[in-house]
Amino acid sequence: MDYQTLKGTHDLIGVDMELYEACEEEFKTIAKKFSYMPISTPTIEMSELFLRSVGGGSDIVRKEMYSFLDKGGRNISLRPEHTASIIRAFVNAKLYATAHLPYKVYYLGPAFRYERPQKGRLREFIQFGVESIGVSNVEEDIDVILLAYEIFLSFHIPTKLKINYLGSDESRANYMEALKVYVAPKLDSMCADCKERYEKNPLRMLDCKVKEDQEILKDAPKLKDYLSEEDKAKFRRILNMLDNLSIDYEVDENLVRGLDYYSGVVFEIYAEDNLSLGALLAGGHYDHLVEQLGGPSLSSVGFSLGVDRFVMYLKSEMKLDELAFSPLAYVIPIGEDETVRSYALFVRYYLSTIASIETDIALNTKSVSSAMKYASKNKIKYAILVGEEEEKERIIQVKDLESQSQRAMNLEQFCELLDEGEHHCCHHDDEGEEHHCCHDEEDEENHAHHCCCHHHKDE
RNA sequence: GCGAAUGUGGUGAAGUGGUUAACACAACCGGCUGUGAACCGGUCAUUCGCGGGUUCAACUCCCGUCGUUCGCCCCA
Repeated sequence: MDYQTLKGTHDLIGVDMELYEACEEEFKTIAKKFSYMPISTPTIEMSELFLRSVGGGSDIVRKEMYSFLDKGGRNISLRPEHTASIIRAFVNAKLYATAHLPYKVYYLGPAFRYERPQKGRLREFIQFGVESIGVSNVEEDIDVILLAYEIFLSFHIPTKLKINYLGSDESRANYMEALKVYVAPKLDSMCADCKERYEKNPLRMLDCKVKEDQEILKDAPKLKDYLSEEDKAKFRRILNMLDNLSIDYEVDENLVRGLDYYSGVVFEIYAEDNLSLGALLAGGHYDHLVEQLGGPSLSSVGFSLGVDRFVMYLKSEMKLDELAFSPLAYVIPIGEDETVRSYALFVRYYLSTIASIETDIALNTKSVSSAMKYASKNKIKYAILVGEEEEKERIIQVKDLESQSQRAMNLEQFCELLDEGEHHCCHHDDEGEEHHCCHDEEDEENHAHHCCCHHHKDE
C-alpha cells in the first residue's frame, strides 16, 4: 500500500524547500524593514468567523471551505485566508485601545481551500501577507502597495500592477442598483453563473469570462461613474501619487476581489512575463471588518501573496542547476581506522562550527575515489583528505577541486585560506546576478543579508 | 461542480494480443584496495497505477476506480 499526499497538497523536498525558505526569509526581511511585526493565528477557527468576514455570498465560503464538526459539535473551518483571523485577534486583544495605529503586522502560513488543483493552485497553500489596521488616509494604501512592489523588485520580477477603486458602500450600492437595471432585460441570455451573481453579488458579473456576457457588459454602467466625489478624489489622489513614484499601473475597471470585505482601492500584481500564472499578490482597502468582528470602526489595508505561485514563477525562470546547493568542503577519511575516523569527525566538526562553513563528511563510502567522484559531481570546492599521516601530524590535505592543486596544512591555515578568498564561499558569484540572489551587488551594506549564499547569512 | 489529456524501474522514456519489457541518464560495485576525467566490465522493472472483464494468452482490448496534469468556474 502506497500512501500518497492528499490531492492538492505536496511535500517540499531538497532544493524546493530551500527555495521556499529563501523566499520566505526575504519576505519577512522586507516586511520588517517597513516596520511590520510578525503575527500568527490558529489554522482552525469557528466557521462563523469566515461567514461574517469573507462573506456568505463568496464562493470561497460557499463551496471551498474545509469545514467540519468537532467532537463538541462546534462548526469549525480551516482558514481559507488569514485576514479575518488577524482582525479577530486584533479585536480580541483590544489592540484598538492600546496599540499605536495603524497596527502593522505580517503573516506567513498555510491556508486551505477545497478546489480542483491546477496550475498555481493547491488545496493547502502558503500565504504571506500584511495588514495595516486603523489607517486614516489613502497614503497608507500607497505605502502598502510600495511594500508589495518592493518584494517583486527585490527578486527582479517584472510586474504588472492592476488597480481599481470600489468606493464607499453608498457608491457601490447605487452602482449595483444601476448594474442590475441595465442587466435585467438581458439576463435570460446570460450564463447560469451570472444569473446567480445577479442575485448574490452583482459586482462579480463584471469579470465573467464568457465571451457573450462580456459583450453584453461592455456597455454596462461603469463603477467609476457612480463613485462619490470623495471617492473619485481619493482614487485620483492614489493614481497621482503612483505617477509621482514612477510606479506603472493599469486601471482595470473590472477588477473586483472575491472577498466581500473590500471597499476602497483594490489591486493585483502579476509577473508581466507570466500572466497565465494568475495574480501572485492581491489586496486592497477594507473599511468595516474590524467593526463587523466586534471592534470599533477602523479602516485597514493589506495584501496577501501566494508563496507557492511565487516560487513556481521563480523556478520557471531558473535553470535547475542554479538551484543546486552543496557544501563548500567535503571531509574524506581514508581507511577504517578509528583514530583516523574520529580525527575526520573532529575536522568536520571544527570546520562546521569554528570555521563556520558548510561541511559534509564521507562516512559511508568505502573508497576514496567514490567520495572524490561525489565531491566533483556536486561541485564541492574543497576535498579535505585525512588519513593516518594527517592524524599523527594534526594536519589536513586540502584539495581544491577546481584548480586540482593539493596542499597539506593545519586547520588554522585552512581558515586563513578561506578568509583570503571571501568570494569562494559563494558558488555563483561569478555568474553575476541570479534570480535567487535577490539583491544588487552594489547593495554593499545589506549584502550579507540578501546574498543567496547561505555560508554567511548569520553575519 | 463541469470538460480534456495522461499513468511502464530513481529519472527520461520505447514497446507488441503470446512471454528474456528496448534504449539513455543517474546510482552502486570492480578494473585503479590514499584521490575526481575518459574508458572497460558488472548490478539495477518476476513487472507495466489499482480492481474487474474479454481471451487459450493482456503491459498491450473493454469497464470501473484512483492519482497526476491542463482548461472552465473561482482565486493566491
